[in-house]
Amino acid sequence: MTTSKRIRIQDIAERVGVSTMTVSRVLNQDSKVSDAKRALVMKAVKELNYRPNVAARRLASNKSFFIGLLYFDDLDTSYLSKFLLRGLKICRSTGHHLVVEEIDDDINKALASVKELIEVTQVDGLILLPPICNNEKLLTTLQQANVSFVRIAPDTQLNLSPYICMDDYQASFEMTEMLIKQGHSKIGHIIGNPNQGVSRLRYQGFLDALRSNKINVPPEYIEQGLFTVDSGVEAAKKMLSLDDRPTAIFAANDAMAAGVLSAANMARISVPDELSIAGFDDGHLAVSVSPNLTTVRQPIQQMAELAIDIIASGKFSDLAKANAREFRNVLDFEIVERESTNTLK
Amino acid sequence: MTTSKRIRIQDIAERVGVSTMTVSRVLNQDSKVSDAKRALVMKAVKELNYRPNVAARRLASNKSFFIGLLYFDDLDTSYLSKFLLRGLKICRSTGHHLVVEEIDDDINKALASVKELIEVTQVDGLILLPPICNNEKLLTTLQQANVSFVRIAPDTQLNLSPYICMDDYQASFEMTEMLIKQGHSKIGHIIGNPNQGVSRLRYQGFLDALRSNKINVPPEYIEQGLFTVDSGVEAAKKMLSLDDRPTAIFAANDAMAAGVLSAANMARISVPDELSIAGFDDGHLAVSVSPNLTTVRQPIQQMAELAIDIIASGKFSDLAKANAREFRNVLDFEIVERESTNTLK
DNA sequence: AAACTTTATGATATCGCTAACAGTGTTTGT
DNA sequence: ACAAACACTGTTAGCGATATCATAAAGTTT
Repeated sequence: MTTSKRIRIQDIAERVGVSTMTVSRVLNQDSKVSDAKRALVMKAVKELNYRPNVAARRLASNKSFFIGLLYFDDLDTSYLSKFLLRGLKICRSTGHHLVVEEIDDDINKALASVKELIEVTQVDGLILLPPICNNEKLLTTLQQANVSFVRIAPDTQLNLSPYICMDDYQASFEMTEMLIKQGHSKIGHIIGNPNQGVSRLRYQGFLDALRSNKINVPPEYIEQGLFTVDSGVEAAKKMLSLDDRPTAIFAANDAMAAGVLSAANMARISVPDELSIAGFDDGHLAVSVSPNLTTVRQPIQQMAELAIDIIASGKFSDLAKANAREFRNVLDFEIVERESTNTLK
Repeated sequence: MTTSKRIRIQDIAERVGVSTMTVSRVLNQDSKVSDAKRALVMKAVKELNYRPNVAARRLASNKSFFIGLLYFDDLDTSYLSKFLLRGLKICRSTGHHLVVEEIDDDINKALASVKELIEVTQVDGLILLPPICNNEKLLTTLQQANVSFVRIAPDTQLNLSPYICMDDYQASFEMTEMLIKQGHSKIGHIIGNPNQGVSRLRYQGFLDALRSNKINVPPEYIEQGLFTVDSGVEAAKKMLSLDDRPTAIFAANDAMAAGVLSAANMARISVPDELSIAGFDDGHLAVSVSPNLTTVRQPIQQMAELAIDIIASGKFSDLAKANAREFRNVLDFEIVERESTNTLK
């Protein structure tokens, strides 16, 4: 093995002929370095392929370089793992580390473990995935503990912290319009779990798209689901047994859409010929059922990147800043047309 | 915030009345400490709720406390995320960190990035998930680089390194016997991706179970798949259109089993009444389709724990030891009966 | 032009831990 | 009985970075 001694900040300093502090300043974006020296240092850094020693940096700076990621068991595995994998990658490049913690059902246990996490690892910041990013007790605790946090797709108290989300309402609106353009006018909707705000947004987008196209929705075309496959099956069974059943069903997530598909199969209704189905999320599931689901792609990876960047860059430290416009990030979505929807014949 | 100063090794030393080295020795399982002092130190450690400062430890000891996890894109997300989540948890308790790296299709790029990973992060060891744990070039490179690694479910060169796996052959055998006990004798099998060794093992277990029960398998009941949903659909279509079609199909993983389910639905064959379906893996998918899949549960979490423990404990450093029996771990599986299989009527 | 800022740099002291060596006693070997 | 081996404990010196303070040079004010 080529035991090529690891390059230290000192090696660079010697090569360039400055002190280690100057190098450190350059590396930490500290502005008080002359352009000439900064350039020299940067050049040497590249030439020697210098990588900071995270441990030393952490020890000296008394920052932890840890980022906590809190999620709730409930969350779709594919959502989580996408977020996680991208997050881990980004972290590596910034020298941070992800500390992932599952949040307990029991809020008191959860609070205790989060407090423990904060004390023990001294995280620089936390990322809260939905739906726990809306838990009031948790949010209060974090504020009291004076920890920075970024929330993903929150639906309450939007100026409590920086957040990242996509426009669920608009996505739902556009998906519905797409179905309408395909000739559907009898469109059903399965609402998501009512204790997640996105369910309401998606429902509203659906309704408004129909209204703006002057299409009426009979109440039987709306069912309440729970974001689970089973709830999708149940809802679809009811809708599909109607005398005048819908020609398209838009479920508020992929799991329920998969449920609709199962129900359709059981009822011997062919998809997409007799029934179009649309989902929301574009997780693994969307391409694991056949026909593959038409769905809305959430920009999860991008969310992960942004979330980590916000914390890693230390851009916000005091809460005043945290409310600044730049920390309200609404990302673009994408409608992915696959095989489960089709023009109405 | 209670800014309770973090406890240092020195605080303990002072309280007990020994030097910091003695405390350090106790904490690092170094044997040369008298039982009396060891007990005192341990007591203080508990009372003060001491947690070592990982950064300092890393800096001083020149170990990285990093563990690399290499995976190939191909891998089922749910497999990966289960492994990852448990791995991250275990790591936290040992003070290690996971550095996760996706391996490129192009083996040369992959080797380059692995080398980079090793140099940059100075990992204490690597964990190789299937199928890349069988890649010869990669293995050779790692050996040359003199890095410790543990392989998960490898199927070649078994005494090259410690490994962890389950008995795929036996699991497949038992699953098949279960179907036979349910009264099935016309059982089809969809073989997994031929370039993963487990496919062969599962196929063999299937064949041997039938043979030991004196049941004949017509060649039309065996199809080659690729571990993908689509390949499952294709294989099932063929099998289900036979004049004398099987009453049960055992697919070598859940994705293909989900494919079989889709095909059955398309062909209006009811599951499990007219067709029983069994899968393998027990990932997220198994409970996302309906009916839920009967399948084999892989002890993924346990694999993760063990893998990390082996590396974290530094139990093996030279390759001689690495071949010892204790590093060949075959874990138990579990057959999970759900709704997709039923007694033949 | 004296007095005061501001800006760019360096010297030095840590951060919390462990490696390496240097003692103590205490046991063992011959 | 005296050297050699062993078991236990402490001392000292870093690991590689940053914080903090000090200093020199340049720019501003009055």
